[in-house]
Parts: sequence; C-alpha cells; structure tokens
Amino acid sequence: MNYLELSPNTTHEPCKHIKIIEQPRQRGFRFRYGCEGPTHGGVQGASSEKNKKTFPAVEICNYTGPARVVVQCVTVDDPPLLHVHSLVGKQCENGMCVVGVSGPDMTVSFPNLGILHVPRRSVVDILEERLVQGWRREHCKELQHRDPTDRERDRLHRAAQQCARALDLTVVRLMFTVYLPDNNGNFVQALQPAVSSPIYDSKAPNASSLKIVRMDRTSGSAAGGEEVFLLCDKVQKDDIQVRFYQENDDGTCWEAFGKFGPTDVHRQYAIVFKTPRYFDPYITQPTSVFVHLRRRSDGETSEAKPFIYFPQKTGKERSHRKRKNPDTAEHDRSRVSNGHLQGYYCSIPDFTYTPAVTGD
DNA sequence: CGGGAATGTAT
DNA sequence: CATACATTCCC
Repeated sequence: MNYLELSPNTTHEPCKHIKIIEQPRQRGFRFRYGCEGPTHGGVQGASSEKNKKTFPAVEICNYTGPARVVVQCVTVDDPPLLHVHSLVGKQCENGMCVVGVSGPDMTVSFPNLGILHVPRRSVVDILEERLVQGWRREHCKELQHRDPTDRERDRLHRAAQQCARALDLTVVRLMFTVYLPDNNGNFVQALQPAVSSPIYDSKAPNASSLKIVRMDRTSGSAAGGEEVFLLCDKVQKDDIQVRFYQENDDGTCWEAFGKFGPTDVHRQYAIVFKTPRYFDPYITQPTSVFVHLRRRSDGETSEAKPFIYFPQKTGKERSHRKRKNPDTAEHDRSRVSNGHLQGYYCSIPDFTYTPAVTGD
C-alpha cells in the first residue's frame, strides 16, 4: 500500500479554511415569526450553560488579516440549499449575518443570530421569487427577453411548489462562508463554506424538549401494574413512551415501558400509565431506578426522575389483607412504610378490621 | 429576553 | 364536535 497517497498535501502550505469552533445548540431554541418582533435573542452555543453562555463561533485557520464572514440559514439536505427562513438580529441584513474581522484574532462569535420563521403560506412565493431571480441571472446576457414568458413562469412556479413540499420548516443549519479580499480589497474570494449541525425549532411539535413536570407517585410495587398520573410538557400521543431503566455497574441496562394507549395521553400534557414489572419481582429491598419520557421518532429523552420499586406484598400479607376491608387497605399500607408506625402490623398479627379503631 | 396563552386553521 | 398544528399576541 502506498502511504503517500493516503496523506497528500503534507508538504504544502496549510490550507486556509473556516472551522466551526462552537456549534449552535440543537434544541431548545424557538424560531420566531415576523409578527413576533426581532427582539427575542439568538441561538446559543452547544456548550452554553446558564451562567456561562456561549454562542456559535468560527475560526479562520491558516490566515491572518482582513476577512468577512457571512452566515446564512441552509437546509439539512446533502448539498445544503438556502433555506426560506432567515437570520435576524444585530449585523443581520437581507436574512444573513455579515461580520468583518481584521486580525490578529481570527475567531468570530455570533451572539445574536435569531431565526425568522417564514409562514407556510409564503414559502412558495419566496421560492418562486428566487427561481425567477436565478432565471434572470442566467439570461441577463440575452437581450431579447428580460422576463420569463408565461410558460417559463409557470414552470418555475411548479418547481417552487415542488421545493416547498420538500422543505422542512422546523429545522435549519447555519452556513458560514468566509470571504478574503482580492488585490483590490474587495471581499470576493470565498473559501469553502462550513455548515453547522442542525438547529431544531423548539416550537415544532415533533422536536419540543421533553419534560416530566410531576408524577402522582414516584414509587411502586416490583410487580408493576400500578397506575401513575404523569404531567408533562407537550408530547405527541403516538410518539411518546415512558421508559423505566436501571444502569448496572457492568454496563448492562434494564429497561421497561409504562403501559398506556394513545387515549391515555390527555391533551398532550398528561399521561396515565401502568408501571411495568421490575425484572426481578422478588426483590427484598427497595430498589432505585429511573423514569424518563422518550420520543420514539428521534430517540430524544427527558431528564430522568427517580422511581423506587418496593418488594411485592408477600403471599402471607396478601391473604391476610384479603380478609380486610379493601377501602382501608391503602391507608394501612402507608402506615407500614411510615417510620414510627413501622411495627403496626407486626405487633398485632391477628388484627381484624374494626371501624372504631382504624377510622380516621 | 424567554415564556405561556390565545387565536386561527386543518383534519 | 374534538384534537392538534400553525400563527399571533402579550406578559
């Protein structure tokens, strides 16, 4: 094998290029409609934290001096296409953000990139306008006709409709292009652009961040089958699951899913499900696991909440309880697990139900 | 800024 | 009518 062919260019001057040193955050940012005004802040960086905010940033490598960086919204398609959404905020104009640098620091941070959400109804018009512009550029030298004929116009219109169908309004990427000055000082020399990872609109139903707000119980029997009311941020009833899991020391992981159907998801904000059985229903000690929400389609998860599995009721306890009034069974059970009343059952083994004693 | 809520539209 | 998504409004 010829190793030289695998590592070309090593003796040449390092190539000038633009590198993304801080990716945009992929989730949690909301695209804004024009009617909402431009003052809602920009996309943060992937490693941003509440007290240490970061923003998308690039570095121009192997070059020091004047340059201009242009940022635009593009699609997630393989050759990226210009998106109908545009950038708004400081230094943004015509839907793009333009920043000049002069060195010696050749890094640029973009703290104010807002993403303008174009209404669906405007998409075709925008795309068609772009196609017409492109058509004009192609035909600008032919003096015969400066405008497309009706038939050509119709063709462009259909093409625009076609593109509109394929265009996902819920996700964009940032494309950074650096322009270096030519001999006359005009910034016309573009280097190969860098394209960021995707940014998903937090308002999109299928991309909103998942969150468990509260549960009516955070523990249950190892036998499972117990009903839990869980309140959550907006979910889609056919694309959501409640996942119980436990990561073991050896790297293996137990998982099981809360049982519910689409109609158990109430108005997108609550889920009523039955707990799954723990893999070992015969545990003798309380066992901690986690619960979180998971979206089937993209595997996204919420933060986890702790959940404790308790040992199943023994056969003895079950038959014992069987003789008791079912209405008071739950009360009795909570007393058992309640510190100072721990010995309640044990000290009165042959206790039988009497309203005068157990009534609260 | 960053959110929730209200309103409009499509199934 | 009910539900969910899209858009707008507003604290």
